[in-house]
Amino acid sequence: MAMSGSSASGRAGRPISPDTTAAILAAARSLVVVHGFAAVTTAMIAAEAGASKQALYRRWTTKADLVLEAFLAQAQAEVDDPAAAEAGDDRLLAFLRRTCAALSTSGPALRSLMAAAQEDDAFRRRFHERLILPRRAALRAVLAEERPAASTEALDLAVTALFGAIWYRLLLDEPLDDDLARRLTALVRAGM
Amino acid sequence: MAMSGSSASGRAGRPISPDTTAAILAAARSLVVVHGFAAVTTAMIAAEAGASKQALYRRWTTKADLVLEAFLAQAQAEVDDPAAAEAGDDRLLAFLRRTCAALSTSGPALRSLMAAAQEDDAFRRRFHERLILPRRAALRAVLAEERPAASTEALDLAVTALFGAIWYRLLLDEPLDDDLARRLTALVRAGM
Amino acid sequence: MAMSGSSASGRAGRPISPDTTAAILAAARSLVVVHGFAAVTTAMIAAEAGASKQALYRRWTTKADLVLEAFLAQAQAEVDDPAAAEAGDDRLLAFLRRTCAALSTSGPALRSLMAAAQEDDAFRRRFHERLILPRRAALRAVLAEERPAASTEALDLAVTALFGAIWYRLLLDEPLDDDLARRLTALVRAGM
Amino acid sequence: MAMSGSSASGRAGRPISPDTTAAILAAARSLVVVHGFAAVTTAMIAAEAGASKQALYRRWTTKADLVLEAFLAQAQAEVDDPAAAEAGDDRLLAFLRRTCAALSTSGPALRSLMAAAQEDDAFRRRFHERLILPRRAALRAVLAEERPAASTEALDLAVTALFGAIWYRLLLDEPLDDDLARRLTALVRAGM
DNA sequence: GGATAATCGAGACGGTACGTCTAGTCTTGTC
DNA sequence: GACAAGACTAGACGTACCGTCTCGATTATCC
Repeated sequence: MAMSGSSASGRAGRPISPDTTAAILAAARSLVVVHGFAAVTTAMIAAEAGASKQALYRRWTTKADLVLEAFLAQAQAEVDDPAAAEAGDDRLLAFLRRTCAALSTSGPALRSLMAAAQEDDAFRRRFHERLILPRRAALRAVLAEERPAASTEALDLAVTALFGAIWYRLLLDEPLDDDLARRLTALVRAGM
Repeated sequence: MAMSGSSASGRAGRPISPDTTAAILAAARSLVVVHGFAAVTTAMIAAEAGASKQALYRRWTTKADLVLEAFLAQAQAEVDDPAAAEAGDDRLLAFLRRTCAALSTSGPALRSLMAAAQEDDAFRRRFHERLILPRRAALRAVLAEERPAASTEALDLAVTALFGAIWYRLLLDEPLDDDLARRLTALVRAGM
Repeated sequence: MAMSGSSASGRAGRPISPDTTAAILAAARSLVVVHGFAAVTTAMIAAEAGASKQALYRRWTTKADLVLEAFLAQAQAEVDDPAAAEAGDDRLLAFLRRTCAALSTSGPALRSLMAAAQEDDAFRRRFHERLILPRRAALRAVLAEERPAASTEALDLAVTALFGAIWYRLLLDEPLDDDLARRLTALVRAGM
Repeated sequence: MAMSGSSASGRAGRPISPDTTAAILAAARSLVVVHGFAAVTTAMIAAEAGASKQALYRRWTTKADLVLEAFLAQAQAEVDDPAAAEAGDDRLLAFLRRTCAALSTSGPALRSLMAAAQEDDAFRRRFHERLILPRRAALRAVLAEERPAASTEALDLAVTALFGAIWYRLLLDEPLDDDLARRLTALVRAGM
C-alpha cells in the first residue's frame, strides 16, 4: 500500500459534507414532489435539509441545477431496471412502459426542469448533458440491439420520434399510458 | 333616425382602443423576439407600447397570455400558406418544412410559452386550445388527405410523433432542418 | 385665480401614500424602541407597517435613513417644548435637562444612528444635516440669548463642549442626569 | 535545541504562536486603515496575515475586539509621548494636540470601534475599559498636575467636556485642529 | 348639454423569491 | 493542541418583477 497520508481529495480545509449534500437532495426531492417546482423555494429546501442557503449555492449554481440532480438518480434507476433484461421479452416496449410509469411520479418535476431549460442557457446545457443524453443513449441501446443493421441516422430518428412523442404528451398534460407505448413501438418498428 | 351613436357594444364609458391593443401586441412581439420571454417585463412592454400596465391586464390575464396572442397570428400565417395548396406537391413534407422554417423566428417565443404552460394550469389550457390544437388539426388534415382510409387513432399517433419530434428538438435547441422534415415524413409514412 | 388646470403635484401616476409613509415610520419607531436598531430588520418594519419592503426602499435609501426620520420629529418636539419659554427661568439649564430627559427614550436609537453614520458617508451627511445641525442651532439660540455679546466662535465652542459631553456619556452608556446638566452649565458659563 | 516540554505555561499541546498574533494584528491594522472597518472582513484579515480565521477567534471574541487591540498600542504611544514631559510646557495643551494629531491616522478606526460599541454590550465594556478609561486617566493626570486643588468631580467634568468635544467632532467628521485644542483648553481652564 | 361610466398613461402598492454576503463555529489533515 | 484551509449555520440585505390599485385626465354613451 502506497499513498502515505493524504486521502484522495488532496485539497486542504474541511471537505464538502456528503451528508449535507444528501440531505439537501432528499429535501429538494420530497418538497418538489409534494408542492411542485415553482412553489418550492431555496429557503424551504435549506430549512427542510437543516442546511443553510449557502450550502446549496456552494454546490449548485441555481435552484434548477439542484433539482435536476435531485431527480437524476431516481429517473435513471426507475427505468434502467436490472430485472428488465429478461430474455425473450419485448425490450423496447418494456423500456417505454417503464419510462411512462416513472413519469407518473417524477414527471411534474421533469416538466418544470424542461421549462427552466427554456430560459437559462447554462442550465439547458447541463440538462441536456446530464438527463437528456443519458436517456437517449439508453433507448438507443435498446433499439440497436433490436436492429443491429440500422444506421446511426435511423436510430437517432427513432429515438427522437419516441422521446419526442412522450415529452410532447407529458408537457401538454396528456396521458402517458401503456397503449401509447404500444402504438409508438409499432409505429417506429414499421418505419425503420 | 334615433340611435345617435351606439355601436354594437352598448356599454357606456370609453371603449377599449384597438390602437392600444395593436401597439401592445406589436411591442410584445418585438421585445420578446429581441430579448426573450423571461427578460421582457410587463413594464417594458407597456413602456414600448406607450401604454400602461393596466392596459395590458385589462385585455389579458397574464404576461404569458398576452405573448401567446402576440405570436398566434404570425405562427399560423407562416405555416398555412395559401400558396402551398398546389396540387401534385408533397403536401405533408411541405407542411413540416414550413413549420420548421417558421420556428426559426417564433421558436424562442414558443419555447417560452411552452415553459410558462408548465407552471400555470390556466395558461396551459389556453395554450393547448389556442395554439396546440389548431396546429394539430392542420397537420391532421394534411395527413387525412394523404391517407383517407387511416383510422382516427392512426392519424393522432402520427401527429403526436411528428409534432413531438419537432417540439423535442426545438425545446432542446437542436437544429430543425429540412433533412429532419424529410426523414420524419418517411418514418411516419412507413409506419402508418 | 390663474392656474389653468393641473393641480399642485403635477406628476402623473399614483401618488406616494402618506398613510403608508406614516405607518412605516410608526412601525420603525416602535420596533426600534422595543428591540433596538440592530435587531430590527427592514422586513420586520414592512410587516409591522403592513407594507412591502419596496415601499420602504422607495422612500429611503437605507434602514438608517428611515429610522433617522422616524425619530426626528419626536426628538425635536421633546426638547423644544413650547412651555419652556417661561420668563425668569434658567433657559440653558432647562434646555439641557430636557435634552437629557428625552434621551432616556430615544437615546438608544440615536446611538445606533450615530453608529450607522460612522460606516456610511451618505448617511452621515443626512444625519448631520437633519439632526445634528438643527439641535446645534437650537442650543446656540439659547446661549446667544444669554450672552448677546459672545462671539460666533465662543458660541460654537460652548455648543461643542455641551453636546460633546452629552453624546460622549450617551455613547459610553454613562448616566445623563440633572446633576450633569447643572455642572456642564456652570462650566460653560464660567468659561465663556 | 532540546527542551522537549515547554516553558512556564505548563499547558500541553502546541503553544499559541506570538508570530501569528503579531501578523494578525498588523494585518488588521493595515487593512482597516486602508479600507475602513466595515469593508474589512475577518476572512480578509486572516488571508492577509497568512493565518486561519480560527487563529483570530482563538485570540479574540469578535472582529471589533481584534481591531480594538490592533489600534490600542498605537493610540497610546502616539499620545503619551515620553518626550512630552518637558517642564515648562503647557502640558494640557500639548496632550490635546497630540491626541488630535494621533486621530488623523487612527481616527477612522476608533470611530468604527465606537460604532461597534453601540450595538454590542460586551464589546462596549471592553472598549470602555481598555481604551476609554486609560485615556481618561491620562488626561486626568495632566489636569490634576495643573490643578492640585481641584475636586474629583471637577476633574471628571473637565475630562468629559474635553474628550466629549473631541469625540463629537471626530464622529461627525469635523476638523480636529490645533485651534480647537487651544480653545478647549482655555474654556476648561476658565471653567474650573 | 350634463351626468355617468369606462378607458387612458403613470406609477405606487403588497407580496414574495432570488442570489449574495458576512460573522462566528466546526471539521479536516498536518505539524 | 495549534495550525491553514475552508465548509458549516443563520439570517439580513437589496433587487426584481408580477398583478393590482389609485390618481387625474379623457372619451364615449345615456338622458
